[in-house]
Amino acid sequence: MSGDRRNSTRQTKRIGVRDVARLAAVAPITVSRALSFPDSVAPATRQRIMEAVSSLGYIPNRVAGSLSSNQTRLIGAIIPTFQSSVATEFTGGMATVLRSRGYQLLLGGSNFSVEEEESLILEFLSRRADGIYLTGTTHTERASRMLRESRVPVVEVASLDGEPIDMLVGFSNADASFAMMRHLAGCGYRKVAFFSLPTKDNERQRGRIAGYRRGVETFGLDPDPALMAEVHMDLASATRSLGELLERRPDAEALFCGGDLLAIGALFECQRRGLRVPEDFGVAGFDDIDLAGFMQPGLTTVHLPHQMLGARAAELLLDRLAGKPVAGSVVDMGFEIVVRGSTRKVR
Amino acid sequence: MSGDRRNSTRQTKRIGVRDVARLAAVAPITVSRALSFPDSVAPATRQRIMEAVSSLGYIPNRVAGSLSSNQTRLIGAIIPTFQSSVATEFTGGMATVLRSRGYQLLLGGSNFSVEEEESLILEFLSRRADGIYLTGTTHTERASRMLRESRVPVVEVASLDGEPIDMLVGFSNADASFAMMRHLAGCGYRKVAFFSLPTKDNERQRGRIAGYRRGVETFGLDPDPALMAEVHMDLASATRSLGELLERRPDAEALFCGGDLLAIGALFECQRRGLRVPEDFGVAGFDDIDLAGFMQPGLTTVHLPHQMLGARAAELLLDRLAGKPVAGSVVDMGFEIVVRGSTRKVR
DNA sequence: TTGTAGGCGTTATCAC
DNA sequence: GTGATAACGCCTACAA
Repeated sequence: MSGDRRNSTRQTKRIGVRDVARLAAVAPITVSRALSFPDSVAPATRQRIMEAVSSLGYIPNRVAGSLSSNQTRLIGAIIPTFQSSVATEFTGGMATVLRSRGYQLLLGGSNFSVEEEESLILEFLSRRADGIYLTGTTHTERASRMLRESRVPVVEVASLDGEPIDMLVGFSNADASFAMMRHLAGCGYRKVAFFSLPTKDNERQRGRIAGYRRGVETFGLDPDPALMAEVHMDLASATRSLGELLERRPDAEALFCGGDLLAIGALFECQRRGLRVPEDFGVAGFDDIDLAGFMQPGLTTVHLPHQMLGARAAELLLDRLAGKPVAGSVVDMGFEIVVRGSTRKVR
Repeated sequence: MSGDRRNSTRQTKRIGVRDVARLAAVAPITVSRALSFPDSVAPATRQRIMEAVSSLGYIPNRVAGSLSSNQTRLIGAIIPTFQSSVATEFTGGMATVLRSRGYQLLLGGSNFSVEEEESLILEFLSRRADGIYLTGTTHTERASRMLRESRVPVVEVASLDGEPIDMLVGFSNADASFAMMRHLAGCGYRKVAFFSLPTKDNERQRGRIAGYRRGVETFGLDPDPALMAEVHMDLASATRSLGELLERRPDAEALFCGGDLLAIGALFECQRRGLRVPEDFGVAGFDDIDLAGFMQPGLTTVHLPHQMLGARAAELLLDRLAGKPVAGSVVDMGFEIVVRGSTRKVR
């Protein structure tokens, strides 16, 4: 009972435009028009066609349509990981906009590797995606070249200072990070630690680190490199790294993380160890994921409009595809410092 | 500088198989073979072709290939929402398996609506996805009919007792829920509340409710309907609903939720109100998302292997597509009660 | 191992 | 407003 689905070459012939056309007594092209541009066909004709379509259960073949029209209405998106609510909020924002305009989302995860990213890009180009979304501005040389040569619209979501292949939506990671350091310094914390995600091929994290360093310098904080660590993006690594940090520097007063998940993991670990937050130890994150506002205490963090970022990225792509002149190819979405209970009151 | 990308019909002619074939001095079909089945071409020929491919920067057109071969290597997946780590863990599991076998993921969100699901299904069929993944067994009649008639392999992830369109991967929601009730009763809780997600078109949630009811009856617990509520899937709704519950039934002793996110929201709200968990109030969830194990206290919950579920679903689909005889079309992945600190010790 | 011929199911183009 | 014709770029089928 499971043998022949789609395996055998011969399958009961599918209904095609010609079948619909025959039943409606028109030419195939008219059926095509009736479905794509209803107004370009006389109402009576259109109705006959629609009846034929539904009575035959005709499902247009977009593969053929795409080949012929040279557009797939497919947008390829590459996110670093599926395990992050940042990526999925973003993706949700994209998907919503795309669907409302008749586009579909082709999604792949690169596992933070530019090599895997390259192979996904090749895949998407091969499928002739009408547009491509990438996270960050760091790519393999070959990937960048292929994208440029293909002339496919590309949006990257990244730091504003990156050099975009085509269009760019984002904010300044360094400035955001620096702004948080200003807040932490204002709270009176002098020994502020920093957890970043792995920085390999990730210029966004490096921007956040740069902002941290600038803050340390500007506000005269403790510059000990032992206060810094690179942490994998999961709760277990975050809790472990907090333990290690407190062993190296038991006198650390606060921790700023280049991602909310790390901060949340650290916060839980503080609670487990009986460290009071923010009295004994301050914690701050980056991203403002949903959860951040619900923690007890709430997590002080850098707020970013992830879903809107996704929506905006999709809109840029679609406007470009619709031939609308795109105002600027770099869009600054800004950021905001959200102060909650995980850091002390400003003095 | 942004005018003509993909808009004009005429674009500088793309490199095609024929160009590669000419340069390598073979017939187009040989190029095709060299790329799809390298072993079917003589090594020397193959090398010439590969050199031609890379020197021309040839990117095969899979749209044309799909039309011709009648397979797209695309799997369409519909998840209810992008805002849930359950869905995204699952999706990540699928994506990984798919990619390793040369397939790509077409992803859409239905917003828990069977109507939106139907329109996505139509879209995916139109794009001739080789297989389709759906959440749950509740669909519109038209959607089910289209799927059956299309003869596309379908996997649903759902309760085992549902009636699958084709293949099914899952576990018994009712049994899992009942098992948790046994645990809660064992802890000595008598007045156990239940928060479910909206039950409309969601037979999984209804299964969980059924398990709860069976537990209430079997273990002689308080059957007051005021202990039950339907809650939207976000933290804000969960905290609000906990407040309302405690107003209706200030004597409630524990809360079981049909989703971890609800339980986590409730747990935070307990902390905010100074209710001690589990001494004053027990909380249990369903799903065992990553976060559940890191909460303070840890969340007692029903563990489900989401990522593996996704991987398994993908494998079923791909095995079917590869013509491998699929053992059974219903796969029970089981569940497990994970006891953590949010419920009292069993007496 | 390699090649020839033809078609996959649409839509662009140009004519009426 | 509607239609005839010719692609779109590859792959299946069959042949050599």
